Amino acid sequence: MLDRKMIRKDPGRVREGLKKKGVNFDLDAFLEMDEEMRSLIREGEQLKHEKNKVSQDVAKLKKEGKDASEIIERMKTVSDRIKEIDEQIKDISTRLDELALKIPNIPHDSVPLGTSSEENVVVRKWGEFKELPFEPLPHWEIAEKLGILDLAAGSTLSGRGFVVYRNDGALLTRALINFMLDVHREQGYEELWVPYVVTRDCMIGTAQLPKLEDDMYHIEKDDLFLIPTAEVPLTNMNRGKVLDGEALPVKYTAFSPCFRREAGSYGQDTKGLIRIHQFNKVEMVDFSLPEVSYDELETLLNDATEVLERLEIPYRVIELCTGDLSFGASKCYDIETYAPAVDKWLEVSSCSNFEDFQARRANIRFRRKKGEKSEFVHTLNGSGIALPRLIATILENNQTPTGKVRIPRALVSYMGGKEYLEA
RNA sequence: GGAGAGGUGGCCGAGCUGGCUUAAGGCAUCCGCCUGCUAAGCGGUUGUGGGGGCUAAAACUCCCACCGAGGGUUCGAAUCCCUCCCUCUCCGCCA
Repeated sequence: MLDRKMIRKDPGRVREGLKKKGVNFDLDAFLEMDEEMRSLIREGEQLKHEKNKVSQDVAKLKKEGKDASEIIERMKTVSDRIKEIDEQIKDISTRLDELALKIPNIPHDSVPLGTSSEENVVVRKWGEFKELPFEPLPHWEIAEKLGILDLAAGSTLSGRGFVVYRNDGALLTRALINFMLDVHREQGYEELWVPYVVTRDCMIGTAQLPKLEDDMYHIEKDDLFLIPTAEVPLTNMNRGKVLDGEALPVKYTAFSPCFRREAGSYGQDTKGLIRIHQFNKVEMVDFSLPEVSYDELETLLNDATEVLERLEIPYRVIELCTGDLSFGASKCYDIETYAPAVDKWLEVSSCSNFEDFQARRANIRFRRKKGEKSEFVHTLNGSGIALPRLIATILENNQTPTGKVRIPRALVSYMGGKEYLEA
């Protein structure tokens, strides 16, 4: 959510942001409604002021045993008018709030201009993918051969897009989660274990709602949502709180499964682990002082890439252009690894700065010093790292001609000393 | 799920037979005074959101709203009525 006063004062900036993100929004209608509401507020408050004054007079008169019926009669119409105005304000304010939730965050000035992912910029590369001296198998074939993935069982249990990991596949998942959480603890994140269903307010707070409702699994009976990422519970941990400025940055990490309906992507990436409805991910969230949040974004990005480097997995970092930025983000880096058999770069992490956009929605503040005014924090988050695509990369890049898969050295101790996945 | 108790300002806690409460009192906070220093004592200060005025912007100032949330009764609601939410205690069910 953007600052209402800022929108009023500097609509040009908002308009430019909308244009950069390629979002259609009738800002003029919004501003008109806003003006209408404020004029109603002015009128209503004037009448309330009168009401308050006269009420005291009535009390005085009654106390003195005098008659106040004339004033009372007159105030009846004033009260009715107040009620009328309040109703109008409420109506217009609800509509205004709904609209305000649909205004996207403004991209940071440093973000490259562009209208689609075509114009994203590669900012960094690490390591090199060695070309395999044989025709690589796609990860789902390797996995089925090794008996570590059971796609059929997944669809029997839950339908297409759900998978079952078996044996060393399950162990590999567990190992990766433990490894990543250990890395992030070292980096100074507090590890949390969070609920996987959250309230509507949480989803609005981190800006998944209202825009992405169709993409979310919704439990109607309780109006709860399955989380699409641990970002939601982690960021909402501090919803409605005023944090101690001296304690910032506050950093959390957690593992969670992530649930996404992937509405509108039917037919894409249907095979293997690339796009599934429930996947595992370790997430990092950072509550930062506004003036250093872009430094924190770089730190967060490095905290994510460190996981890949320790696993000896080459990657590249993409800076998203304005048109490819998500609704709430001001700036965002994607981290991608390459899978040779599917011949695709796979997004395994996304690290974003939301500035105060989520903080306003979720009302997360901080105070620099006692007695000072509270300000909104900046929130950032990044995956560190999403598992299925990482597993796909490991399987496809580390496969051997004999059908085995080499386990990254850093993971061996987490795999009970095992150095290879083999049938 | 059932029964009971309760939700008041940063915290504790009165008010709850509707109008001298524009929320008492205490603690804490910050400022000042006072004592070699500290403690104690004395005086003052202290929230959030919104609208307007003055500003380059603030400071400042005026006003409105906020006693869990939402509705209702009334000229007037923390106080009366209804609905919902949450917390605590007990019971039931359950890994």
